[in-house]
Amino acid sequence: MRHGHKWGNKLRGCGFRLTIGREAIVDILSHTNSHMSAEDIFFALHADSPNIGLTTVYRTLELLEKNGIVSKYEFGHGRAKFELTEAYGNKPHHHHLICRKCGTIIDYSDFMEDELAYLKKTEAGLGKKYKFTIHQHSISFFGICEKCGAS
Amino acid sequence: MRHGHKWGNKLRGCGFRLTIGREAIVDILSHTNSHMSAEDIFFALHADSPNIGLTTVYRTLELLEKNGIVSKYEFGHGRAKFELTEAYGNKPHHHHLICRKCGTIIDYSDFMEDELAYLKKTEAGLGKKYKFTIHQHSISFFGICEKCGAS
DNA sequence: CTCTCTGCAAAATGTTTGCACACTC
DNA sequence: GAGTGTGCAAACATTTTGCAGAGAG
Repeated sequence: MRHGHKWGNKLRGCGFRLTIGREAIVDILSHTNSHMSAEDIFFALHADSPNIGLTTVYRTLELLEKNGIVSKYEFGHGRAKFELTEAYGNKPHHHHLICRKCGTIIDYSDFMEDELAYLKKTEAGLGKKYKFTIHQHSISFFGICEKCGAS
Repeated sequence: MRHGHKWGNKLRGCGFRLTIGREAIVDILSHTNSHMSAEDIFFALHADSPNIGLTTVYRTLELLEKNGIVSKYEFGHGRAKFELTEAYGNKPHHHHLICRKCGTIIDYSDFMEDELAYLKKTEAGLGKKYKFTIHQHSISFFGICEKCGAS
């Protein structure tokens, strides 16, 4: 499997090396459903690979982000969160529901048809009007989750 | 004018005091079109009110955010950015276009009818399905601005 | 006059960087 | 073997906190 990963080929193709650490990090990311911070990943790694430092996690995430393999989100609870991009992960296209109290993040993939119609139109219009090349969009809803109780 | 501000009344109503610093900060925010960081506000303030510390800026912004007077955004260039909420500012409902290279933020208010239709449906559906009380939404497009050149 | 608000300095947090060694290709 | 990648420790930047004094109501 060492040389069969899509992301690995992508990195190699750009002249980067495939290392144990990089594999371990992508592996963690592809086996989780949650949105992990650099520290989360570091600790998850620590059980099996105690010799991978937090620095490497940060450097790897940066590299992966620059190569379109992970997405970085800053939802506002201090630390940035990461997940594999649609192209390299196994989550469907989705957006986020973020609880203002506990910080829980819920992925949702509902209503994507409606969204698509809206986005397509908007992206085209905005790109033209502001001469902006749009690469990505982010739609998030903030509020209070069931557990934290409505107010 | 000291006691006539909507935001001031809101604060007072909640038992908080109206101070020079708080007025100055809201004043700066209501006279700018850009998205300012705490430090930006601190320096903008410094000309007229050199005695207001950065700590106060942070504490005030936190208070204002908790009372729904300002919105805090973390777009990912390190520092958080603030702007008055729709209810207390004078910007129309809008969203953001963020340049990945230079960090420029463009507000846009176009296509709001399409958005409204999509959002209304989605919010209702999500709220119901995930038992989530939605307070706010955020739609952002990321890409490369005209100045930074498309790629 | 009471109690909140503030400035200052110090701490805490998340992230980045320099350097010598380790490992991939 | 050449050159990228890594761990460690230290540097950094932003934001938060403790405390004694200042100011609002």
